[in-house]
Amino acid sequence: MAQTQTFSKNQQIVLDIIEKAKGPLKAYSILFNVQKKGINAPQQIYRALDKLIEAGKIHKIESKNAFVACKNSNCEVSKATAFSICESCEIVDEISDEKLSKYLSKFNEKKGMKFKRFNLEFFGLCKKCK
Amino acid sequence: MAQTQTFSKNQQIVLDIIEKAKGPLKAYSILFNVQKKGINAPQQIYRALDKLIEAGKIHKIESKNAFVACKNSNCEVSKATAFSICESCEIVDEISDEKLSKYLSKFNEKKGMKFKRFNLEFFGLCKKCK
DNA sequence: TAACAAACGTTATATTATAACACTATGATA
DNA sequence: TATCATAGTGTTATAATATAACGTTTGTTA
Ligand SMILES: [Zn+2]
Ligand SMILES: [Zn+2]
Ligand SMILES: [Zn+2]
Ligand SMILES: [Zn+2]
Repeated sequence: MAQTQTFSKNQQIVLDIIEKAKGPLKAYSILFNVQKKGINAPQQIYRALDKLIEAGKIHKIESKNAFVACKNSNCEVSKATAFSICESCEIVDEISDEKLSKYLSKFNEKKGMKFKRFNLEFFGLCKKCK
Repeated sequence: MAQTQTFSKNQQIVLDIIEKAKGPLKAYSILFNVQKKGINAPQQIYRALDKLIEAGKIHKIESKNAFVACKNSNCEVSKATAFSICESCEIVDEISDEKLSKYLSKFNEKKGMKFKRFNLEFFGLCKKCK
């Protein structure tokens, strides 16, 4: 329900950088980019990243240890994420497909496990790299 | 098509350990477990892991940086993987659901990207932890 | 204002993964 | 058989990613 949320100074700095970026950013690359703003240590980045993920403003691309801004104004606090990743140019795009999202959210295993969250990563070649 | 493949000494050692394990194993935990067998360096582990993944015998759980044996005798060389992960006890199970697999393999984005591979990770609480 | 929670800054360290180089075994091929 | 390519090995070093722990500061709320 995309509620407006206010972030702290460091959180906002990190969010701004990720939102401006064209692609996924790695934690240490964010760090190097904000040292002029007085952020000096990985902890400060990782703490901000944690909060932003929790808030659904960014997502972690697990296969790349990198972070992207959420395209969907908050992704229900990151409970259902899907990405397409080009294996050549490494461009990442968040997939917003209502049907896919519903299908996966409803999916349940035989084993009696109730899922609260999923993350899906598709790999291939983008138009340009094909 | 699960073709029988022969592995080198180190590859076999690593595969054996992962197959015997009850849950996902981390690279360095594998390393500590095979030092008696003459494997001394991370490189040796990571090289074996790479080959085993390529062969579809094991999978990497990206959200945990850990490795599990393939349950489905080879997963078409790891092109379509899905896992359920308990957020409490961290147990991981490979999901073998023909319908899910077909659905995702057929899924294509609007953007004109053709997918070759996907990895899906579900999170929740298992029966025991519920 | 007192109390508490959240955020901050900092140093140190743990964990995960790769680079680089020299050596060995194997099998194909000319 | 010589030689060549390929895959695997062993080793040292280092890069990249992430967290622990501690004390201070700031912001909220009672
Ligand atoms: Zn999102
Ligand atoms: Zn591309
Ligand atoms: Zn498998
Ligand atoms: Zn559990």
